[in-house]
Amino acid sequence: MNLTEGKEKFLQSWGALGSSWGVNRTMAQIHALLMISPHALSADDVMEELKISRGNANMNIRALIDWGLVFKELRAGERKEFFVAEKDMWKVVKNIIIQRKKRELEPMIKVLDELSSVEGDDAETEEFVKTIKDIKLFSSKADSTLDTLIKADSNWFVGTFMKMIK
Amino acid sequence: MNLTEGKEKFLQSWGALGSSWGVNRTMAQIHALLMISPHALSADDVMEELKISRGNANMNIRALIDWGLVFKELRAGERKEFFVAEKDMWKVVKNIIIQRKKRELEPMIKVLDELSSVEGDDAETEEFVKTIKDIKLFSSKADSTLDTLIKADSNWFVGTFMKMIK
DNA sequence: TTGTACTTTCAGGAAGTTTTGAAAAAATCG
DNA sequence: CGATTTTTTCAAAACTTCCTGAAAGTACAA
Repeated sequence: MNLTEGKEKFLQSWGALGSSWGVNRTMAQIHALLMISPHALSADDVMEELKISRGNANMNIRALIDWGLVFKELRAGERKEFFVAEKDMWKVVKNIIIQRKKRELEPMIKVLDELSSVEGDDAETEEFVKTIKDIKLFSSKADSTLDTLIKADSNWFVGTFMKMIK
Repeated sequence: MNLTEGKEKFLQSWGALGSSWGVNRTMAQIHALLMISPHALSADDVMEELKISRGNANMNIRALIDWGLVFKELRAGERKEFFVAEKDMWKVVKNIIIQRKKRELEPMIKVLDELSSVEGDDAETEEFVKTIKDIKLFSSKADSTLDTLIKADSNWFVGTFMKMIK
């Protein structure tokens, strides 16, 4: 396989993977493109490589910056902005965990908290509250585990899990 | 808050959470409904509670059974089928990990393998292959870690992570 | 200040996904 | 075996999400 085919395949696969993770296809592809690029790319480069519009490129690059997965690179004497991807996979995953935890897990825990206070003494209410509390317990544990994971550095992570696996 | 409001809120929140996880809203809501129900429900019950069509209910229940998150319950003397959800959160998460690993991580590792064999000696190709190999290394580690997690039981999981957190 | 190079915004259209509902198939019963 | 109940299928409709491209906005240099 040559480089052009390889790049193409990687962009397609990474984009498809993104779709099943609540990330839109284009955003995942831009990230992929920047990851395999040896140097920073401008918005125009991204538009051309992925055959997408300026608006689309701009919005998704912005979103990637929000997630901490892509950075601006300003060059002296160049008005144009260039972009580079975070390439350390551990940092990529860590940022995704941080963002999704904040956007999804934490609000859910808050809702579960409110729901634990549902009143009533019939079987259905009891079952409901019991189930909610179970889910909340599990979610809170997951939450602290993720906090620990976030604080830990890559080597620690790999080391610990390698021991677990062996 | 009373039971009806609580149920409604839980169904909404769980459904919304599903959307950001590549699970469709209705599938997540059916799962939520069955989790908080003290007894098995029929397709008609699900249709009525969630105000959805027969076809929609049937397709999503089917998908949930595929994922191992819902089971059929047959009753002697009843022609109708009833459904119950897996309520042990650890098992729920474990099943989701198993399915997504199979559907997403494993195919991606296969693609990355193919991409490691891209040929060429310019800087761009080298960078490409290097990045792919990094991603593959990380993915393979994640893969084995998940295998370990799947084999482990709930207590072990909680125990180990609780130690990590302390 | 004005011209230029670039970035951001957003309404409307395109593409993709989910839902419906009716018809077909399957299962069960007398 | 019908008759009846329940489940499954699937084309079309409804809905949602994403993308385009043109216009507006911003920053900078001269």
